[in-house]
Amino acid sequence: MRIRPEEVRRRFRARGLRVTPQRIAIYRALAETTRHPTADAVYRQVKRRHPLMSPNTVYYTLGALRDAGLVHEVNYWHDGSRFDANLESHHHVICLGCRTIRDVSDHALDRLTLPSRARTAFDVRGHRVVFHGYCAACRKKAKKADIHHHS
Amino acid sequence: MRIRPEEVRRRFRARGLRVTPQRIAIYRALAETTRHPTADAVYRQVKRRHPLMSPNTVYYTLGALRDAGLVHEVNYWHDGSRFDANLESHHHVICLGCRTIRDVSDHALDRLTLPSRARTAFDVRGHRVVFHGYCAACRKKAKKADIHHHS
DNA sequence: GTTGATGCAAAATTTTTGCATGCGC
DNA sequence: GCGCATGCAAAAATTTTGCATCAAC
Repeated sequence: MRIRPEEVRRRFRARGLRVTPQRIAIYRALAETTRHPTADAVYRQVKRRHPLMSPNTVYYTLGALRDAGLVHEVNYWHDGSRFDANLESHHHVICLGCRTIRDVSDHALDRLTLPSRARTAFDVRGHRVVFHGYCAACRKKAKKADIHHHS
Repeated sequence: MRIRPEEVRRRFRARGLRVTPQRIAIYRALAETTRHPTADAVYRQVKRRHPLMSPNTVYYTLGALRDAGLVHEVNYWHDGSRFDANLESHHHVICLGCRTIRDVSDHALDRLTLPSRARTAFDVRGHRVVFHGYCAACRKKAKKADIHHHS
């Protein structure tokens, strides 16, 4: 989906983000695809029109956009592949603060199905639900930091 | 949860995997935690008892265990962080063959909640469902390869 | 004995850090 | 003008590849 630079500018302003040509290019590249690209893929895409763009800027900017809530990081566990020997159907709760993953077992969650249209084209072997938010420890930590900021 | 070497041996045999002390150690390290460790974390853990263990072996073995279906890879997108500018609630279908991610929108999937016990301790900000399986193209490809193998 | 697993080393890949310059505000 | 963003470079971290040796079957 095309998106006009003016609209990007508006969204940046709404979040208090500084507007630069590089950032507009990066955001547009992301907004105009549904392919959930890696940072590196965004870099390669943007570089075609902005040959001087550095990877550094892309990584830095994607982090800034994420922190501002303007884009989502699809896989929170960007620190490498993670493995699990538990083959029982189960789901995950991940804390966005400390990145800890906890298991959740729930039969209702096990019974989800794809909407029927998609189901015929795709051979579904399983699914997993990931809840994200903040654990008690991280909430407490954030509250403490908040108090300090206001004092 | 402790797991006896004999049990590991049995599971390996059932899948036609060669049994070695290193593999037993790697599998046990994974079976005895619910922390969903990275390959590197498994390496560091196992190295404590097997100082000669090489990272290579851990990566190779985890891949072999995964291919044999004995362990799961929690995040399929181990090629780096992936980003998405679409902030509307949506879910994902990922093909284990070509790793393509497609979006799915479905109100029933949007309404899931954590089991109530977990919900009180955790401040849930959202959730996402990921279906995994094989797309039509990859199924066709696999079938073709299969025919060739049998000829 | 054959085949595949292991360990060492080196390379490739991805991401982060340091720092001088420049641009948005 | 101030402060953050940018680009270049180098470093760090993670994962893969090559290869000789060794162990499992």
